[in-house]
Formats: sequence, structure tokens, C-alpha cells
Amino acid sequence: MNRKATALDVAKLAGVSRSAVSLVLNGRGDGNVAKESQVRIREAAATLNYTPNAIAVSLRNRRSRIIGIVSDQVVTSPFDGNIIAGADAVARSQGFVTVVMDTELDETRDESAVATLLDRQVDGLMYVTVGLRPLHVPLNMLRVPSVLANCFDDRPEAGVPAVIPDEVRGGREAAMHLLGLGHRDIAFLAGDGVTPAAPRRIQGHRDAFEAAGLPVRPGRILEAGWDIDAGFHGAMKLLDGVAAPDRPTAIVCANDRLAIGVVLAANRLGLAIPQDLSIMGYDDEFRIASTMVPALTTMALPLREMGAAAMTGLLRKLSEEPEDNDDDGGAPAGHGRPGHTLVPCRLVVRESTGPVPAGRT
Amino acid sequence: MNRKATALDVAKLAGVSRSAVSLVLNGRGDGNVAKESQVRIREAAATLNYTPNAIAVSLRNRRSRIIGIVSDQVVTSPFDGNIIAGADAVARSQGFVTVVMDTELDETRDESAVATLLDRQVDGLMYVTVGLRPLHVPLNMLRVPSVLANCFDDRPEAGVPAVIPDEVRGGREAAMHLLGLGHRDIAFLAGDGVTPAAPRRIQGHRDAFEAAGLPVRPGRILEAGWDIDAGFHGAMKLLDGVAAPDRPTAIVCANDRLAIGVVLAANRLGLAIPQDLSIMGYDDEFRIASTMVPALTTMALPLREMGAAAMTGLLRKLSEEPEDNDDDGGAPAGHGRPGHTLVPCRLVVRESTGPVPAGRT
DNA sequence: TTGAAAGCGATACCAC
DNA sequence: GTGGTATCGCTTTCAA
Repeated sequence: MNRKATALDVAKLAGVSRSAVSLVLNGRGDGNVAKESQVRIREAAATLNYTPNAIAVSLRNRRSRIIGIVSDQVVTSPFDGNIIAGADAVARSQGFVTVVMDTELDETRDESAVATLLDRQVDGLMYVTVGLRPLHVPLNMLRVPSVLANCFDDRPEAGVPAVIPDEVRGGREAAMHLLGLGHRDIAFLAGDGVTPAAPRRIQGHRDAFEAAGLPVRPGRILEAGWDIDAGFHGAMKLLDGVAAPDRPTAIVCANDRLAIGVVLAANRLGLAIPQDLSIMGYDDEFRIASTMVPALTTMALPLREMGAAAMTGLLRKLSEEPEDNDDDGGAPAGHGRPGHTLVPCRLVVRESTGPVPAGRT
Repeated sequence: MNRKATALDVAKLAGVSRSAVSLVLNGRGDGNVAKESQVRIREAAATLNYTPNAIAVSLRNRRSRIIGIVSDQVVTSPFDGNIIAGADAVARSQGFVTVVMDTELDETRDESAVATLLDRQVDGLMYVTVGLRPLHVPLNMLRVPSVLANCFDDRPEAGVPAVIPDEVRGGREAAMHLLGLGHRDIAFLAGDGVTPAAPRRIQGHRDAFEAAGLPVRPGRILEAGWDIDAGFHGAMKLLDGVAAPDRPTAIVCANDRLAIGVVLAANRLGLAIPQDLSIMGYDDEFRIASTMVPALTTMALPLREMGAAAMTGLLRKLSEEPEDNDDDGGAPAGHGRPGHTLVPCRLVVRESTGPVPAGRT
């Protein structure tokens, strides 16, 4: 195989001009090019294994059919990769290609990543983060249609639409699951107050109790961190040396890793799960929640759906305003703050939750 | 901000020709353009916020300074993302940009991903996989300089250099760590026989025993899978209902998730770690191994280094053969099979391993 | 129905 | 030292 064939090669082989080749291969042959020539052109293209040079096409058309994705650390961390998967699937299905640049959480690289992508003539941009968080949107993102996935503009007027999980509802439904199993004393191991996910999940938790007309016992909401050891120590604080009637009968964790820590603590204290203690995770982390012993009941983040929704909205905007710039950004479907699309989480019931122990209802 | 400035805009503003602009901005001004003009050109470029259109440059130069990375599922899975991080860091440091396409393990997308990247004029290609494995190299990869990271050509003549972890040595050093602590009865929970990582780690394990002149007890090597539940059940098989003298005093796991399962089993059986049982993981999975309770001693995969080594080799090849094609592929540094660069793993000692229990030496 | 020609934006050669 | 011009590969308009 030598250098790639060009449209000119195809034209020569088919005995026509470059224009004819272009027309036919872009589906605008009928009515412009003789049927016979069309066949010859297609044959020639096939034998030469011709695919148009995307660079030249981009230069000519001033559009590249590339969507640039800036990731804060989605690529390099173990989390949330499925947002990109969902986005990419939608893009591909519409003939777009995604290009991912990861800044590894270095905010000084934000603008340069966007600039690089813009220099490559991306038609649109998407910013994806690990974990829900406010984002200082790179200024240059406003130059092309853009969307945020798992993050939202930290400036009030929010010009860029955001697709985020409905964390409040997730927290609420997690609590409702346990409430429905008869639990009344439920603890919540939160992450930290820094990222907005934990507070929202807690908010939902409180909402559920309020709706049920039940009180949340004081000291039952612990800011613990996000990792296994944090879950372990949080659980020990709640359970170790505490008489049974004063122990929570269920613990909701702000993620699955915390839940692992809680299970480790329960094991060490000789508490059976879910007979003595129900445990819930959050995230449905891949091959963690489902393979834990016992398998974790958890609230699955709608990562794929978020990515797909964000990309769908972006591509819609692209096709609406083929060449223009700043539209007034009509609010996309969904509720919550304008410009924020909330995607619901999914309750996944497995083995780590069960009915409240007898005598604790 | 309107449309981007072009070289022509800069030229006009500075009162010179496009050629001068091009020369100056590419550092070839001295000796070609008057000092004075140079200053004016730079000023004009700055005020217009000019950056060259990368698409146009690529078309003209027939090189894009883009390295295409095809990932089997590195982006979308939680694993091995740091290979890409390491590769990207090296590429960026040399003025290259990486573009990642993830096939989500769909091999039918391999060729089309490569083709898409080739159409975009990538200067080189890298294929990255989750977990060490043989790869049926997409034919089109041979059209530009390429490299494999964490995988290797499944055809013997291996035209494409590969950078992979030294799994045999990793397994050996893991065993040596435990041997050094006095353990003599060490079990190995392997993944599956399908992926080459587990067999190689086992090989290293056996090598260490042989070098120490010690036997590996029969039944001590279990093919278990890769997940938490597999580790749990494997450990139960080794430990549950077995009299102390017949229990292994240490268990090496083929990854950290298995180790979590083993810890869960040990907890349930009332075995203290590491007093009664030492446990080792493998991978040093991010925020898993280090936050386990107890924190896991493990063999860290050199992901970043692998990515960096692969990219370094690729860029070197690019600069050596600026425009040509097929070189005869001199073997890169490293040992093992020619064209395979082995990167050593790193032993990380934490709390889950300790001296052999008294009486079991 | 077809082909010639004008760009898209930048680079590099070659006269001046 | 400088600016005109061909070229990269493709699309699209406009005459013939």
C-alpha cells in the first residue's frame, strides 16, 4: 500500500473529472451525473480503496464533524468513563467523531485544551467531569456550541446547558427503599461538603424522611470522605460498642467504596448483612457493587444516559444553527434550574439491604 | 469575538506579506525578515489573537502533529487510564496532541477507528488495551509508525513494537516479598487462563519458589477470576474449615479486587490480617489498594511509565523517518521477545502483609 | 451532463 | 530582504 488515493486518482481511473467524483460520492450524483459514470466512479473508488481526506474536507467546508470533549480526569481516573461512552455512541451514530483531551485536573490546561480543539476546527465542545461539580467554563468554549456533562457553569447566568444526575431524587429514592423495608433509624455516610453531590443526596434523604413524617435522628449524617477507609471508620463510629437499640439499622453510603468499608466494619463486628444491618451504596461502580459480598444494593448513576443526552442536545443545536453563532439558548427539556437537564438515577436492589430487624421497627 | 484571524489579517495589519508572517511565526524570521518587520508582525499577531489554523497546516504539511490512540476500553472502563495519561504527557511535551478513540471492546470497530484516524492525517498510532493481551493488529496501523501499549501483536513476526509490564518479574518479586517474610505456604489466586497476565504472574511465582529451592504445594494455585466475589470464594475454599497447619499463611492475588474478597473472607472467619494471614494484591488500583482496611501490599502496574515509554519510542521513530515509510524496526531497548519492551512493576508494601505466624516457618 | 476554476488557510520556493 | 505563487485535497459554482 502506497500513499492514499485521492479524488483525482479516482477521477482518472473512472475517466471523469474530480467534480463528478465529489458529487457522486456525496450522494448528489442523481440528476447531475450520468448513471453510467456513477457506476464507474463507485467502482474506481472501491478498487482504489478511496476515502476522502478528512483534513481537506474540513478545510474546505469549515466544519470537521468532530466534537471535542474536554475531560477533567474522566479518561485517566477510574470513574465516569461511561459518560464519554454514551456521548461517543450518539456522535458516531450521526457521523461525528469525538476527540478527547484530558487535563488531569489541571485547570490551567483548560483554556489551552479548548484552544487546541478549536484550532482543529471542532464543530462543538463538551466538558465532562469526574463527579458532579461547578465548573469555571473556559471562555473559548462560547465560540462554538457547547454542553456540560456532570458539571455546571459556576457563574449564575449559565450560558452553557448542563446535563447532570438528579442527585436529590437519587438520595430520596435510596431512603425510600429503606423506609419501605421498615427501617426508621438510617444513617448516611456522606462524602465531603466540597463536591455538590453529597449535599444533594443528603437533601434527598431528608426529603424522604420529611415526606414520611419521620425524624432524622441527630448525628446520623456523617461527613466521611469517599474512600474505603473512610467508610470503615465512619461505620465503626456508628456501630462499635453501641448497644443494639442505639445502632442504626441501615447505612446509606454516598458511594460504593464507602459501602465496602462499612461491610468490612460490620464483618469485623460480627454483624450479618442484611439481617443485622442493611447497607446501600451509590454509583453502581462497575464490577464493584455487583461483585461485592454481599452484592450491594445501590443507586446507579445514569452515566451513559447523561453522555448521550448531552451529545444529543449538542448535535441538535449544531443542526439548528448550521453556521451562526450565539443563539439565546432556549431551555432544554428537563426541570430544575433553567439550562440544567436532570437525569434520574436508577435504584439497583441486590443483597445488602433487607427488612428491618425484628424489634427495631 | 468574531471569526478567527488568519495569517492574511496579520499580514495586512503589519503591512507585510503572508510569507513573512509565516516565517516569523515559525521562528525562521532571522536572516529572512527585517528585525523591524518581525516586531510588527508579532504585535499584530498578538492583538489579533492569532493562532494558525491547524487544519490548514496539516493539509499543507501532510502531517498533523496528532497521535491517534485507539483504546479497546481504557477510556470507558475504570482500568489503566494512566497509560493514556503517561502517553499524553510525553506527546504534549513535544508539541503533539493525542486523539483518543475507544472501541468499547468491539473488534469490528478497530479498522474503522484506525481508518478514521488515518483520514485525519495522524502522524502515528498507538493501541492501548485494558489488561495485557494479544492483539490482532489492525492492518492499516502499518501505514504509519505505530506502537502497542499493554498488548502485543498476535502474529509471530510482530512488526509493531510493544510496551508491556514485566509480569513474570512482578509475580516473582511478589513471592520474594512474602518468602522474605518467612512464608513458605503461599497460595496464589489467579485470574483466568484467558488473559496472559495471570499465567505470567504465576510463572514468576513459581520461579521465585524454585530459586529459593522450595516447593509450591499442590492445589495452591487457583484460577479464580478477577472480581471481589471470586476472591471471597477462592479464599473460603483455602481457609474455611481447614485446620491452621493446613492453611496457607499468605495469599497472593492476581489483582486488588480479588484481595478485597480475600479480606472479606478472612474477616468473616475471624482471621487477623496480617497476623494470621498475609494478603497481597496486584495493580495498586487507584484509591482501592491504598484505602483498604488494612491497606493492601500490592504490586503496582507501571501504567504511566508504559504509556510514556510507548509514546517516547513512537515519537523517536517519527523524528527519525520524517517522511518515509516502513523501516526495518530495530529492536527498542528492553529485553524479552524482540520488539517487546518490558517495564518493571513496583512493589508497594503496606499493611496487609507481615511476618509468618509463629510455628509456621 | 460535464469539466474548468475558485477558493479554504498556511507554507515554501523563487524570482525580484 | 521581500512578496508573488503553486500546492495540499476537496467542494461548489458556473460555463460550455
